[in-house]
Amino acid sequence: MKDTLLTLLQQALTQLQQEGMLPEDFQPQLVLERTRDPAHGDFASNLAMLSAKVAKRNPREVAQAIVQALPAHPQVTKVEIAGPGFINFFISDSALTEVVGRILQQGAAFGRSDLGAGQKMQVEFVSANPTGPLHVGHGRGAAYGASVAALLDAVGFDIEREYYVNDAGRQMNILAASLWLRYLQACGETLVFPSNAYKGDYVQTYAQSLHARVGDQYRHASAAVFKEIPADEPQGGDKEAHIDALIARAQTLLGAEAYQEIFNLGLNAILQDIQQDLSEFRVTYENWFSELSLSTSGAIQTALDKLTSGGHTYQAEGALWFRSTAFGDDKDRCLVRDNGISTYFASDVAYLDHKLQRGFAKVLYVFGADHHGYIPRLQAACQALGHDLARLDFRLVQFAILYRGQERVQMSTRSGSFVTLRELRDDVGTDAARYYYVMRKADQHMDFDLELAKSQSKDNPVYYIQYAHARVCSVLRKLEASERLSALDTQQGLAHLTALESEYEKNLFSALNHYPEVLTRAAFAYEPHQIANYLQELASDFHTYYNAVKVLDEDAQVRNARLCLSLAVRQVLANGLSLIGVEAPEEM
RNA sequence: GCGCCCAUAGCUCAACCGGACAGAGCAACGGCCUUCUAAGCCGUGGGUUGCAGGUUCGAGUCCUGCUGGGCGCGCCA
Repeated sequence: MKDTLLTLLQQALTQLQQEGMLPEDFQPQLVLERTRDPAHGDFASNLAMLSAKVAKRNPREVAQAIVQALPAHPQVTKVEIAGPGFINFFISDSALTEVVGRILQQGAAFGRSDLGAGQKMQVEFVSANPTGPLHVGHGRGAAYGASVAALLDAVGFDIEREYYVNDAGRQMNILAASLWLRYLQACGETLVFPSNAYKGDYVQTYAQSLHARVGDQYRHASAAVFKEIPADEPQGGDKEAHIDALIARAQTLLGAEAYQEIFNLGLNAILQDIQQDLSEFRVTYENWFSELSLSTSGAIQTALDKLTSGGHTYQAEGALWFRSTAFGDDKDRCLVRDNGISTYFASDVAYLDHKLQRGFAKVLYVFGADHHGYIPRLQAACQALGHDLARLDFRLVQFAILYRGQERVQMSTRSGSFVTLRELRDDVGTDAARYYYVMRKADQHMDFDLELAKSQSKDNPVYYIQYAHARVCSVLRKLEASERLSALDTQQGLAHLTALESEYEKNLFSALNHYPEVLTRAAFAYEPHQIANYLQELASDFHTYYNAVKVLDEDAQVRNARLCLSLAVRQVLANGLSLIGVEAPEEM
């Protein structure tokens, strides 16, 4: 319908240009908007206002001319000029109601499209270090990334979801050392746990199960472990030096093989936990990409060679640098340290190169807001590697600031004081958590009061939407149980939709017509919150309708028409909810 | 100090490419269950869109400068 109207407008525009009212070279972007107010019709165009200046007439005069030049169309019942010069289009009832039949026929496919034309696209999100369980901060990125991926899939992109596993580097060694020290405690050794080690309970849990399995096999006397180790911070030393020395000591005492086993034990246990956690949160991935694999496969070296042969690196102070400032970054970035070890950023460059070589038309990074500083350097690397910058997209997810009532909850993985995603799910449920996370724009700061989410979970808007869905199911059950009312006759219902003329029903037809556009817009803007808002409005329209009008009317034609409309609403609610990972219950 | 993000009703937030009277929910107040689920509906009150300029037919939206908040600025990961 929208396309039809745009064509009509273009024809009118062309005619006015031929008549000389508008210059031949005037090519405004034709805009057709859904109106907010039904009094303004179904669609509105601002073409006359845009043209007023070049036409040297006032907007309403131009609008008059456009309307006169507009070809007639059977489904356009009225065209009005309103306000400062809007052209309002009124669409025929049959054009609005036919959507119901389309929805019932297409089912779960309604709203989906092939605008993405099957192009390969990657969405990388969460990618939290596997050094501990996911916390509520990761939850927002998980819910957002999964929803964006679902949206892009729905508009026809070939989506690959990926989690970048930071399984290399110092943090993982700190985890391994933490695990070993906890294991030693489980063996009965007495020691002071380092201030900079991972203190979470989960480390002790893994350590105890390790001890239960292997006994004292990896045990060393506490005195030997801490012999000549530099002092920890509480003792006036340097906590970083302290933990690094303990890592080195673990490697020496255990030997490479045993150290690796403990390292892998920690990594695998946590990774498995994260995978299960996300899966229960209805967040799944096609790929779990190992950072470690980049160095073992030689990808890092290859990427560095590419940068160097392109003339984008230089040696300074014994280290290898990337001249990212040549591409607008604040400062150049170190790739290989003076001790010969490549930096985390070198892995990032190799990973980026690897991604872009995998044939994705577009690669989307979903970052926590604290990573915004990475964008310029990754964009610099993208260009230096010879890739098209347009293939790279970034979205930042602001933190959810946690409160327990009035008190702000401080979050720190290292200290072990955080609210886990799992706790949140147990508290408020997956549906409410998924919905709550994406109902706000991702770049908007969000306050998340745990007490409120828990104590007032019944007031969570997600139930409002689910309830609308359940209500339709309930009406159907009622019909089936009825001995007096005839069974649903879809054909008859569809044939009498235009008999539904209340404001409530018109609002619903209109809302249902919007859905495909909302989905498209939300997908290309990476904004799942638009789906959440739309569903809230659709549910609201339905609840209003439900309270005002009896669906199970005595008149079979009216009843079947209303049932068809209700079924269409239910279908669209279910389609939208599935995009944001929320279930559509049949009863509540 | 430099950079990125943000500021809308008492609170949490919407507002499609710059459009019509800035909208919801919560909180407050008043109504609606012998009738398809009251996790619902209807009604009332609530605003100088942080401040000051600018761009234009038109600005919450774009530009500049301020104020206030978040985050980032390692040969850490």
